[in-house]
Amino acid sequence: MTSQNSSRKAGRPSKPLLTRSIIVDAALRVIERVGSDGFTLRRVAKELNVQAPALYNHFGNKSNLIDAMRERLARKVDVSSFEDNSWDEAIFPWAHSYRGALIHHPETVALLATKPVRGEDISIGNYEAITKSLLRGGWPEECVLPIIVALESFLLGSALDASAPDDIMDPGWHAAEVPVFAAAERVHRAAAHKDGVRPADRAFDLGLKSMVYGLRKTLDEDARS
Amino acid sequence: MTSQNSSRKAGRPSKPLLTRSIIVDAALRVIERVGSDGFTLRRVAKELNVQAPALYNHFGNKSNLIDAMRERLARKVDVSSFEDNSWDEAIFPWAHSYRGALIHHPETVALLATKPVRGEDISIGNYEAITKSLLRGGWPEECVLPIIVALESFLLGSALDASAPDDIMDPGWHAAEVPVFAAAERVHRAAAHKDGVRPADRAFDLGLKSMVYGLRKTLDEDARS
DNA sequence: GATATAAATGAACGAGATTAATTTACTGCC
DNA sequence: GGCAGTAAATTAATCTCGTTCATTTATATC
Repeated sequence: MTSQNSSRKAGRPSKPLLTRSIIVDAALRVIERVGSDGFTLRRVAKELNVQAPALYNHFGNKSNLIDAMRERLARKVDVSSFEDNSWDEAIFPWAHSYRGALIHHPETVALLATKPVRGEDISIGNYEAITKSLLRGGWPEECVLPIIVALESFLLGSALDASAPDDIMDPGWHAAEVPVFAAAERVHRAAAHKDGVRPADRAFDLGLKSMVYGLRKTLDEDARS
Repeated sequence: MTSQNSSRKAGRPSKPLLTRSIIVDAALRVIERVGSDGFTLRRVAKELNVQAPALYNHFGNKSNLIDAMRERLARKVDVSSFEDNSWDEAIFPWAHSYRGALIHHPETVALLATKPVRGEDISIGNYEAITKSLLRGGWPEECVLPIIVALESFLLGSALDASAPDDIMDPGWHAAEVPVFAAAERVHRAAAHKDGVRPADRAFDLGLKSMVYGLRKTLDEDARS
């Protein structure tokens, strides 16, 4: 608590208090703390000991700020694995880094995931490396985009799932009506707990592994025909 | 325009104007028309020729209304295929019905998809049928939940993707920087157009097929070990 | 050193969710 | 049949949010 409490006179300060980067940092801290519902410009401003309109000197509106937050996270996604590995091996590190970038700030997912991580930002650059790797691996050109989109769909959905509470699938008082499912749910949660991971993680690993297996088989079929 | 313009005196009407069901219908109409950003209680009220606070006689708050909308959509998901088919065949009709329920109101996805389709609603009943089918197919109990969650993650992510514009992956003016990707994107969009389907649909079909292939292989491996 | 510009504050607007108070009508009970 | 209680609407009001406008002060440029 070294920061003085709000009060500052009007007028330009000697040294600027804000930059786009400083604001994005604070915004990510705030949304992580209060969740996507309570994410307001006034709160971001308060985090910075500043009044809300000051943010408008650096971002046109709230949506632009969110875009910058999304871009910040997208920058953490690491596609370097596609450069030294075959596509099916490279997917795993990339996917974990992709999901990890979102999960590191669980509450952001709801806010950020509803718009794809694209546009002006870095991530288009990433697609080039992935595309080349897939082509090298023998995929026909018209399959590249569907694969990327399908994988991203799974990653986004998984990030959403991971931001939900661990017991989201618990049937609760309806357990008696769905006994078989309720038992399976309990086993699953217990197994995850024993492994020291979150239930969502097990689902992610299984889904990702299966998807890559399946893609490999799809590729083999295409090659034979 | 057979509806009279707003004005009505205060006081309980002879016949109730609203029910939960009527409100949910109107809400779905509104969000489809104006999108998830402009989705306000005032607009839903206007759609019903009613004042906004009237809605509070039927729903505790906006979030409860959204829950009811989500439940309405969840009711459209059809799990009957799991009763007469093997799990790997049943997935396809179910998945299409799941995604279709969301896509039918594209604009709802962003609002509804950020929370999983669970809780009080019907869908827990659906899980019982799916669980039984997977167990019948030879899956160990602790795999059932990860499979369901992984599939739902993919479906949710795909629905989000499908609600985005068709050219979302178009690198635009950055095309020169990512030539290989840009070419693949063009081929993909053209191929979809020739088939008369949306690009997102091709990604969905490929991803779903691969996932099922991969699950089958995972199951075979488990069985052998 | 005057002038334009940048970066903050402070006040204010319109719209949103929500609540409280009020009005009117239906329902059950004697 | 009258009366109390409750249900379902309106109206008025509160609080918060995003955003704009005017104002203040400091910096940068010529």
